[in-house]
Amino acid sequence: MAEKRLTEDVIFRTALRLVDADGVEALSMRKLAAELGVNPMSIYHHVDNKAALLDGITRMVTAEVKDITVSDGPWPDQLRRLAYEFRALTLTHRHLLRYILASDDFTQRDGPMWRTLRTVLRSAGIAEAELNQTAMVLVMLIGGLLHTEAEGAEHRDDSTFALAVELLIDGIAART
Amino acid sequence: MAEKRLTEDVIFRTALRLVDADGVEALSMRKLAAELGVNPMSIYHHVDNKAALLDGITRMVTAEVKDITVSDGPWPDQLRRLAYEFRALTLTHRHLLRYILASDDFTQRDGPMWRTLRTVLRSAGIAEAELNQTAMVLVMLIGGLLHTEAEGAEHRDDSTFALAVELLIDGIAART
DNA sequence: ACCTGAACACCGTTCAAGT
DNA sequence: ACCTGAACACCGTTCAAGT
Repeated sequence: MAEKRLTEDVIFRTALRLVDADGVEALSMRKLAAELGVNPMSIYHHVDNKAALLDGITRMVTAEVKDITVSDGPWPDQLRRLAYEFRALTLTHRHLLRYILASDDFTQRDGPMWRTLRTVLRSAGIAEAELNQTAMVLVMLIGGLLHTEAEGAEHRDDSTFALAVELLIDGIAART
Repeated sequence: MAEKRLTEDVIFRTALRLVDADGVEALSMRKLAAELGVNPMSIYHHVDNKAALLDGITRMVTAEVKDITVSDGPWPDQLRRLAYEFRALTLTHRHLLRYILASDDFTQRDGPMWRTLRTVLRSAGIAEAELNQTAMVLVMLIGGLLHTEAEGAEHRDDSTFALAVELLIDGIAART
């Protein structure tokens, strides 16, 4: 299609577009090459293999989350904000959620998202010793719910998500 | 390997064993046939295709959950019981969780698991109108957490799961 | 340095032919 | 009725050869 010079950037962006549209399952190196108007093997000159390709587009997406900040205000509002921000991200890249949850940014606990989350939980009154584990639990619960939501299109429902967030906020409030 | 007559049952059981060991990704019709000591095409005489095969082994597993009952006692104990039972199931069939969560038994709301869950939530004091949605939220949250746990081997941790369950119980208690 | 065609080892699945 | 070999249309990836 585009007859420009092949770069890692255009490869990643095209791959992300294909994945967002039809899922990781439907992405093949050969289809991606066809979409780029290029020989399938040319891609290997810029990307090691398919795993590296998926890794690259996952990194592109998680980079967007890096600068999530929460405004001042009561901690439930802040937590709600984080949850809805997370959901917005997963709705535009729903087929990639599996990889996002498994990526370093989410497993490693020293990223910017974790720092903000810990700050919010601290102001909610969670004890310093339980901070990390509570943050982990919240990410796994919300991330997991979003994954189930993303997988089966039939149970994507705003009010169900809202109830989940409020239930978690109540749970946090009860533990302090 | 086994030189007996080929049946749907032995196909499903062998496939489940392979999936539990190496994951759905690693299962192929041809490998399954080799494991059965049979021509790859013989399988198609008993199973429509790979999708039907996965559907079949998922049904085998969800059938085990059908007769989950909770003994009398305080609702938090009952809810804890359900959660830990669910977790035990996913630990032995962790590669199948994606399919379990997407299966009819979990999306349809009239299965035996949903009935027990609703009973427990009713005795917790949840209003009749919110019963279905609260049950859905709990299954999605816990199922999702288990999925994240199953996917990345590194964050499988008993005390993290325990904290998640207690947090949800507190959340339910606060909403009544 | 970048691209490419042919080739290899895999897939799922169909179909005509065997017993 | 059950099984099978050959074949088709796909994969990811390697490698030698081209510009």
